Amino acid sequence: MTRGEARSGGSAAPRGVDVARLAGVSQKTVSRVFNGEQYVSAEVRRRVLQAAETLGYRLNNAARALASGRTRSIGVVALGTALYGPASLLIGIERAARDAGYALRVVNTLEGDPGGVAGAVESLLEQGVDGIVVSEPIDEGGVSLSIDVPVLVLGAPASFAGPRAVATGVGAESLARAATEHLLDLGHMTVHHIAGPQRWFAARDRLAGWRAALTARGRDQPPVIEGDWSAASGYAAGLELASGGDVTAVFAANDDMAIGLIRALTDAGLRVPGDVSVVGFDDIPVAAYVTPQLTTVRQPFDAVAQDGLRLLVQSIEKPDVELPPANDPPVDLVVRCSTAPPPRRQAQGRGRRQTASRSRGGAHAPPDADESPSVR
Amino acid sequence: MTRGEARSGGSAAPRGVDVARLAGVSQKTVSRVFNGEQYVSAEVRRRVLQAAETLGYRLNNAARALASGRTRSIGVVALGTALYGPASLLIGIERAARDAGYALRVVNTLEGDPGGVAGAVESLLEQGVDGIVVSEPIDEGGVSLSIDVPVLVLGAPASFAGPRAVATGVGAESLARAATEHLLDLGHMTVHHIAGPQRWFAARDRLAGWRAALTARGRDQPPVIEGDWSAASGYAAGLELASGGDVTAVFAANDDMAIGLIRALTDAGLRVPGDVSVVGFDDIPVAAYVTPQLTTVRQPFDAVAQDGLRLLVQSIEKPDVELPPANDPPVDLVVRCSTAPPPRRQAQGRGRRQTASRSRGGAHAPPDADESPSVR
DNA sequence: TTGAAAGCGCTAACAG
DNA sequence: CTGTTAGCGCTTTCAA
Repeated sequence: MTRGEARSGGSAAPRGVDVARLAGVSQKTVSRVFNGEQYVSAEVRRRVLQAAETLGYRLNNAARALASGRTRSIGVVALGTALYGPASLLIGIERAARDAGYALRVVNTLEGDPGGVAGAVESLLEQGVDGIVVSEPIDEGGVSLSIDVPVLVLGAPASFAGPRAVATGVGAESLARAATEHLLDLGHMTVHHIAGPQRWFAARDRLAGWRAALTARGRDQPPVIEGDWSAASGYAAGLELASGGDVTAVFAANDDMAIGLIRALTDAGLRVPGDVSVVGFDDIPVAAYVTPQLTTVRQPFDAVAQDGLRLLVQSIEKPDVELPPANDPPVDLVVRCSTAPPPRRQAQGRGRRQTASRSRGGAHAPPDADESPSVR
Repeated sequence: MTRGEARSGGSAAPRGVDVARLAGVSQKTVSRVFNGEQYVSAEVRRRVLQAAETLGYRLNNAARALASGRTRSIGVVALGTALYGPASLLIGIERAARDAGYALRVVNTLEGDPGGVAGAVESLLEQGVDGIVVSEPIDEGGVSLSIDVPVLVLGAPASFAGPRAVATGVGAESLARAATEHLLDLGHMTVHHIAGPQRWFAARDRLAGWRAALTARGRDQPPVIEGDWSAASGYAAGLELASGGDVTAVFAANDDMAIGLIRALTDAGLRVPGDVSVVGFDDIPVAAYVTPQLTTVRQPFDAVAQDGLRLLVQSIEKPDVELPPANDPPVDLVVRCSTAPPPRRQAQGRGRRQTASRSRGGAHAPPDADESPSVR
C-alpha cells in the first residue's frame, strides 16, 4: 500500500505536501511557515495555517530530525530516587529545557549498577539527543565517556564526563560551609558532620564545605559519620553521637538524616537545641513543621538548572563561542529552631544577628508562614 | 558537501552502509542484525557486529522512526512537583518503560496552566511517541483530547483522556478507606478528614475512600477541610480543628499535611495520639522518624506503574487483543505511634490486633528499622 | 538466507 | 518572497 492510497483511504496522518496542496503552495513553503522562517507573506502564511488546521496537520519530528541532523531534545541521566534534591533538580531541568525549546528524554540509572551512567548515555545517544545533562551523578570509578554531543554535568566535576563537558555546581559546598559557620557563629567550639554516601559527589561537596569552614577557623575536625541519606542512618548516627558525650553541634548532609538524628538525640535524653544544635540540608517541605523546626540550607535548584541549561544550549547551538562562566548560586540559610548557642560556656553567642530570626518560631506561632526567613 | 565526502573526511557518524561495506554484505543485512531478525547466518552476524564495533556504529533512531512509523518511546505528562507521590510514580514509570524497551519523554504541566495537559499531549504527539501516560492529573474541566495513540491514565478516570484510553487506579480509595477504618477500629466515633486540593483526582479518591468507610459504618461525616498538600495547610487545618474541640481522630490526605497538623495540635496543647489520633498518606521517608512516628498508608507505586505500562505496551503492540483488567493494588497500612484509642469512653478499643505493633515504637528503640510493620 | 529498490516526511542548498 | 531538487539513514516490500 503506497502513501497515496492511504491518503484517499483517509486515515493516515496528513503530511506537509497535503497541506501545501490544499493551500496552493509548495511543500517548502509549508515548511517555512512551521519553522517560523521569515520571507513568507502574511497572506500565504494564513492560508497555510488554515489548511493545516483543517487537515489536523502536525510536524513529523522524526523526519525533521533525520533531515536536519538535530532533534531539539536533551537527554538527562538521573539517579531514579525520590530524594527531594534530585527530584527537584529534575523538575528544574525539565522546565528549563522546555523554556529553551527542547524536549526531554530521561533515563535513570539504578544505583547499584556499575557503568550505569555510560550505559544511559549510550542509549540517549542512540535516541539522537542534541545534548546530555548528567544530574548529580555518583562516582562510578574511571568513567570515560566518548560523547560527541555537549554534556552538562550538574553537581560533579566536568572531568567526570570527558573533555568537552561543561559543569555547574549546585552550590553545595558553600551551603555546607554556611551551615557550619552558622553553628560556629553561635559559639560552638566545633561541629560534627553526618555525611552522605561518599560515592555521591553531592555528599563529598558538603563534606568539603564543612571541612573548609572548620579549617578556616582552626577548629578540630571530629570524625565523620557516613550515612546513606536515610532518616534511619541519621538515627543510627545520632545514637553513636549521643553515646560519645561531647557533641554540641551537628551538621547533617540532608534533612532526612537530620530528622533521624534529632529523634535519636531526643530518645537518648538530649534536648535539641538545648544540648545539641542540628542543621540540615535541603529544606524539605516538612522541615518547618517537625519538632523542633529544622534549621537548614536550601539549594537553588531552579537557578542551577536554568543556568546550566543556558550553557548547554549555547554549546549546542553556538559551539564556537566561548562559554561564559556559570554564576555562583546564592547561599540560602534558613534559620529555625534546631540551633542555639551551646549549653554552658560561650553564652555570649546569644544575641548575635544570625540567631535573631529564631525567635519567630515561638511555640504557638505558625512556623515559617512566609517561607523565607533566610539569612545572608 | 555530500555525505560521501564527509566520510572520507572522517568525522561524520558511520551509517549502516558503511558497516555493510566493511563487512562485505548488504545494508539490509546490517539492518537485520541490529533488529535481531532471524535468517542471518551466525558467520555473517559476527562479521557485521565486528565491523560495527570497529566503526563505532550506532543505529540512527530518527531514520528508523521515519521509516517504520514507530519510535519505541513513551511520553509522560506529569505535574512537575517534587511531592513524594508524583515523583515516586514517575520513577516507577521510567523503570517500567525501560524494562519494556521503551524510551521516555517527559513533559511537565504547570499547575496553574489551563489546558496544560492538552498542550503537553500535543507536544508529545509531535515528538512522535507510541503511547502516552498521563500521571495523576488534575481536573482541568472538559478536556477532550483527540489522541491517535494509546493513552494510560494513572490515578484518574479513563474518560479523562478520551474513548481509547486505559486507566489504572493507584489504589488511593482503598488505602484511604483502610486508614479511616483503622481509626474506627481503634474506637473513634468518627474521623475528620483534611483533604487534598479537590482539583486533583488523587485528592478526590482519598476523600471518597474516607467517606465510604464512614458510610459503611453509619458514622457522621464531619465537614472536610481542604488543604493544598503542604504542611502549612495542614497546620492551618490543625488550628481550626483544635478550636473546634470534639476531634479525636483525623485522616490527612498526605503525610506533609499530617505533620503540619500534628504540629498545630501539639502547639494547641493537645497530645497526639493521647487526645487526637492522626493518620497520614504516602509514608514519606521521614514518617517513621518524626514525633510521634506517623501512622500512614503506603502507595504501591512500582506495582501500579508496572501494571499500567504492561497494559499500555500491549495496546501499542497488539491493539486488537482485549486488555486484561488491571490488578487491584495491595493495601499497605503502616501502623506507628500517631494513632491510639480515643481518650475517654470506648477504652475497649485498646488491645485490638491493629494496635499491636504500636508497642514497637518505645522511646529508645530505633523506629521502624525493618521498614515494614504493615498490617492487613 | 541474502539483496535491490523504493520510499518514510522533512530540511538544505540553490534558483528564480 | 517562493519553488525545485536532492538527499537524511533507515525499514519495507519483493526477488533471488
